[in-house]
Parts: sequence; structure tokens; C-alpha cells
Amino acid sequence: MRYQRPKGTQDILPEEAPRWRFVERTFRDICRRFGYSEIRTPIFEETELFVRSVGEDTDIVSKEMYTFEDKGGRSLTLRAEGTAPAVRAFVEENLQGQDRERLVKLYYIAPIFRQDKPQAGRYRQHHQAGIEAIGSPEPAVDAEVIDLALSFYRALGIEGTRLLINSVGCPVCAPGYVDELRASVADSVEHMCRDCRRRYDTNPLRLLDCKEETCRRVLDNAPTMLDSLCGECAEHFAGLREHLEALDIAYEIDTRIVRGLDYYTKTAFEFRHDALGAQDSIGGGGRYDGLVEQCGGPAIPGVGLGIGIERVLLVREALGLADEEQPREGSFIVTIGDEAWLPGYRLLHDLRGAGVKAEIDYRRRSIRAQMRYADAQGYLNAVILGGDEIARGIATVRDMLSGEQEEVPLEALAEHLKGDAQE
RNA sequence: GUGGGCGUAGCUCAACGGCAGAGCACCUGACUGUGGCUCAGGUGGUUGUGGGUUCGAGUCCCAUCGCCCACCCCA
Repeated sequence: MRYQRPKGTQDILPEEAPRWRFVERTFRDICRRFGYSEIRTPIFEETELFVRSVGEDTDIVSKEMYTFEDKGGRSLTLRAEGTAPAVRAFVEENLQGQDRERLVKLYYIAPIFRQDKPQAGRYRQHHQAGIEAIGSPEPAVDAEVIDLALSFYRALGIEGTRLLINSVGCPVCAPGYVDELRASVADSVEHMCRDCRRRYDTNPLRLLDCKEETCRRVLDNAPTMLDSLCGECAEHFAGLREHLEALDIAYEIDTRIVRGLDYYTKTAFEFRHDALGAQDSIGGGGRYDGLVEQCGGPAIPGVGLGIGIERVLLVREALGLADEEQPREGSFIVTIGDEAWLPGYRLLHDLRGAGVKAEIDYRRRSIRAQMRYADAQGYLNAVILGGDEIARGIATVRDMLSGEQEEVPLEALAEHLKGDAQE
């Protein structure tokens, strides 16, 4: 019986892992610069956490969660989203401490599981690099979160990222807007697509997202959330724009940006890149001022962001961005003949003990094959041990870049090769 | 979840219903103790899987799995 990986998952092979490490390392470095600390939460949570925070009527909760029951009869769900677990931990572990206005800044790199139909750039297990800034209502923090994302993209060499922003209001103004939206569409709803007729009842904000020509025409004349914001939300949105502009961050206002998670309030934003196909969102997030309280914590605001690592890698590939060059390093021990084998094997052990990357050919093939392998594997030196060398107590060290060779006494080798790496 | 396209060597791809091939990669040798360049030779396949039609199926039909594209949704 042959087995396949589950649909929509991928193996990250040795050849690709360096690209992942590069992206992860870059993200950690940016987070460090911005003062965010890492948090790692379990890969599964109580199902209720996602249901109540993300929202029962969202696609994520209603049809995409990997939910199972454990032997104790508890309903658990594989991490469907990054924010809720971080907020849960924030509340449960009281990360804020006594200072109720302290800003807590967290980041994570974690797998996310959604049982959606796979296509290019969409997987059932994908990975998000995310941040959460919990504790401040200031729009300057929203702008910082956006700035961090753009800094990250830039550090990866990704040009051409578009930033779309919107405000989805708050519990004060959003319900009024929903009523307004319903009212403006009411007369035309029977001419709209089937999805929209359903959305009209269940989640009218999603009407704004519809791409059907007839639906769009109806929505063109509909009021926008931005026109219906309450004073506080309007002020916050203006503050966001002001701070983005202070940083020279270009943005487009797109009143159709809604985000598929119910906890968002005020700011909603998304990063897109034209190098991708239909799945062109490479990151997104927004403010969630009611979520912490809803998760059993104090009534404090928060804002966060999630970036899809797979999508970022796809953009880098589409833009033809080269992989990081791996510098040559280490020593490959080339043994010739039986008398060199055990001394070579011992040398291998000693070099590793001295911190030098080293390998040997267990197949004991020809010197030619060993040299070819050493070259292909990116070794900086070939340490050649044959009858001559053994008799004289030395090794021939060949620099694989220059081709220059020198003879080094065996006992001095580890010291000699230590710290050797390509400039 | 709906609709369409595609699954052949490690990779990229050929093969009218009639002997499963090429390039790259890999291995060996030319170079008897030295990688890259060149040349010669070689290994490598249950044609995704299971059925069916046929004298004969990589090719046609059905099913199934996976990937890709679009919708939807999202990262």
C-alpha cells in the first residue's frame, strides 16, 4: 500500500526548506525590530473559541474547520485562524498584568487548517506569520501593524504590494449601516444572485463582495460603511490615514474590504499582489476591539495581521527572486585506500567535535566520485587522505574554489579548518 | 461545495490504438591520487490507481485519487 499526503497539504522538502527558513528568519527579525515577542499556542483549541470569535455564519466556521472529538468527549478544532488562540492565551495567562493600558505585542508563525477546496495558493494546511497588538485603541498602532507588514515584504524583495484599507465600523454604527444597506437593496434583492439573496438575510456585509455584474450594479448605488461611521469610528479612520501618510505609505480605500471574520471592528485592510492569480491576497488583518472581552478578558482593544507564507513564497517565485546563496563551508574527507579509512573516520569525528561541518563517503568510491560529491554538496575544502599522507602524518587540504592545495599535519587540522568559510 | 484542464523516468516533456523515448540530472570511464569543461557508455518506468472495450491501451470508455485553472472564500 502506498500512501499519499492528505489533499491540500504539502511536504516541504530539503531543497525548499531554506526558502522557508529565509522567510521565517526575516519575519522574526522584523518583529524584533518592531518590539513584538513570540508566542506559541497549541495546534488545536476548544471548538467554541473559533465559533464564538470568528462567527458562526462565516465560511471558516460553517464549513472549513477541522473539528474532532477527543476521548473525553471534548470538541476540539485544529487552529483555523491565528488571532483567537493568541487572544485566548493573552486572557488566560494574563499577559497584560496590572497595567490595563499596557500594549502587548505578540507574533507567531503557525500552521492554519481549513478544509477548503485546494487550488493555486490555497491549501488545507497553510502557514501564517502573524502579529497581534493588544491593548491600545490608537490608530497609530493600526498603522504600525501595516508598516510592519510592508517592511517584511520589502525585506523579502517583494515590490508592487498594494494596500487596501476600509473601516467596518463598530457595534455602535455597523448595525445601523447593515439596516441601511438592506433597505437600499431591498427592492432589487429578487434580481440578485442566489448567494446574495441568502446573504441578504444572513450576512448583508458580504453583499459588497459579490462579483456578479447585476449584483454589483445594485451595490454601486448602495451606501458605503464609510458614510455611516459613527463619530468615534470616523475619527479613528481619519487617524489611520493620517498616520499612514506620515509614513509615506500609499493605500487605496476599498469599501468592499470586509474580511471574513466577524470580530473585526473599525480598521480592515488587505495586501494584494498582481503576480498571483485569483488568490492574490498576501496578507490581511484589522482591528478587533471587542474580541478580548468576548474571550473573557477585560474590555480592551486590539489590532492584528496575518500573512500567508505560501503566498509570499509564490510571489517571490513569480517575481524571479533568487534564493539566498549558500556560502561554501566545511570539509569533505576524501579517503584513498584501506589504510586511510580509519584515520579518515577518526578525522571526521574530530572535525565535527571542533565545530566543522564534515562528511565522508561511506561507499568508499573513487577519489573522482568523492571529489565530485564534495563539489556538488558545496564543501569548501576537500581533505585528502591517502597512503602518502598517512605515512607522513599529514593531510592534503584542497580549496575547492581556488584549487590550491596545502599539506597540514593531522594533529593541526581541526584548528586549521575551524571557522573556515567562504567570504 | 460547483464547473473546466491535466496526471508517462528524480525533473521538463515526446510517443497515429501497434517495440515506452529524448533532454537535463545521476552513475561509470577516458583522467591507474583530484571536482567544475568535453567526450563515450550506463542505471532508471506496475504510463497516478482500479475496472472495461479491443487481437493489442500511455492512447478509447467508466470510476477513483491527486494536482492545476476559475467560481466561492481567504492567507
